[in-house]
Amino acid sequence: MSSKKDVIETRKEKNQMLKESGIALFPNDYKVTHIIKDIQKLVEKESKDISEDASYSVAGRIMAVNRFGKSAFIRFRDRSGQLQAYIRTDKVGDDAYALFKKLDIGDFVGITGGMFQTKTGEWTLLANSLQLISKATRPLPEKFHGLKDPEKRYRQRYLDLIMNTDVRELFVKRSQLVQAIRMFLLERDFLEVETPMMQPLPGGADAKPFKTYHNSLSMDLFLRIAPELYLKRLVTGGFERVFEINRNFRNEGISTQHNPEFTMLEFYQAYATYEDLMNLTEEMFQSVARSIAGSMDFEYQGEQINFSGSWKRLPLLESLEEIAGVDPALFSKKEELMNFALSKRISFGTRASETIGTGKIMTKIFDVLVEPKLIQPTFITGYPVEVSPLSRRNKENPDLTDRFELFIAGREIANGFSELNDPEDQKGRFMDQLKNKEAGDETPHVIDEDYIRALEYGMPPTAGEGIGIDRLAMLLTDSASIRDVILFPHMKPTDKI
RNA sequence: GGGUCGUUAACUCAGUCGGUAGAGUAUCUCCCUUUUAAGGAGAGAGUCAUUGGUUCGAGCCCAAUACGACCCA
Repeated sequence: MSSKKDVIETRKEKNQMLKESGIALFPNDYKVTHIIKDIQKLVEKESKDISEDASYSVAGRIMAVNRFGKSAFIRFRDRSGQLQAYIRTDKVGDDAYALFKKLDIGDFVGITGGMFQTKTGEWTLLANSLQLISKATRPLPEKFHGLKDPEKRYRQRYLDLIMNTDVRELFVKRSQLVQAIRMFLLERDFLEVETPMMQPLPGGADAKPFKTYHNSLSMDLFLRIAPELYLKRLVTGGFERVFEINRNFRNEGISTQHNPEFTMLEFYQAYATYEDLMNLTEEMFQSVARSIAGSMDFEYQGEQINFSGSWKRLPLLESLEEIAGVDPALFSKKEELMNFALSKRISFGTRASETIGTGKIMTKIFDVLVEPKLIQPTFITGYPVEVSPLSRRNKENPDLTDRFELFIAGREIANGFSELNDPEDQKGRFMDQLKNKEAGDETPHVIDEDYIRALEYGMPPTAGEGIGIDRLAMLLTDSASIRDVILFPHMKPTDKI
């Protein structure tokens, strides 16, 4: 080969040569009879079917090659595992061996043969025949160090999945986690539904939406920030137990905890209270941890987390007193509470002093001083009405709501409450929210009148909850960054690759 | 938004005091029928992220930009 050619050029030339000699580079007629795991199971069971004379047809990607003169070992992989194969000229014939010599790591091959044990006892597929199934033009990253550069791993996730089996396993786990949650809810008579991702009015959360435009309707639409208001319409419609696992979109910062699109579980149960949901949440997390992590006890970023038993439930105000050291006498005094916050270097927006109330100040203090300390699963209960526009008021203290948030490893994982089903109260809360909206923000300054109307038809008392699936996946896979549990995390475009 | 760090061969990384670039793997040629990070002999491969500046001379010093990682708000 001549001097100044890169690997890809060399391979393209080789591909051309193969084509000209009548070898299909991308055929689609290879019939697989066994996946690698099937064969490995037979070996484990010491099945008498396992023999050198048997005939298994297995397909996979070549991951490594050790060539000798007239024979070679290769390791190849399918979705179920990795297997070694031994290719010998005297078995496959001169033509097939000549073809084999032209193959590269990364190519897909189909190998038919029986099983034998090497000197070291490794069960190995002895090729009777071998054929090219799909040619790789680009070389895979080096086998020993693999692909490490995080930017490349996220941008070219397919390579990450090929090279890093732990990444592959992580995403299998994530998939199983979603499936376990789905089963948990289905077993409890919940109905899985899908509600609009594109909404004329983005509601159900306090977040900046993405805006888009529908041409033939000539109207703005917003990618949903939450499915909440639609799911509760369904409860009104008679679906007393519903859930949805789907994407939400929030037009905010990107960090190790935030991706612009993220997966949320929301579920609603009529005739239940937020207390029922705390019990249900414990059960759900314990059942999921058992099936995914295999234990109630697992490590997250160096902290030992334990899901077993029933979890601590602590009213927000008590947590402020006990953990943040706020004098309860300040709870009703806005000025003094604000000064306490400022003394802890907690800052608020510029318009804050006019629009903010004690509820918001307390919640902010909680976020900074209490939240990071809640390592073991903890339900914080009794959130101020001011920060809970969709929650039912507490019977004894109407300034607080029947709401909880669940914290694990210093992060919010779930948010649930008894739903506000009084249309008058709801309308008033929406009006208050509207007053406090920042001027010039992109969100429409309109109340979701149809949601109020739905409540006016009567919604049964209901409790609802949202659980961040990405964060749960991070917890159960010990991942430091949300990008590690999202297959294609958002990245800025670049021409670097 | 602010700070710190990173960007050198296809991959993983070195690169001293500023003196025109180096390893392993991969690739190419050859030897090798039980290897497993196989081995042996040889060869080729670089817009040092980009742009500008300082300098006789920049991968290295300075500035800006892009992308990324981490921390902070």
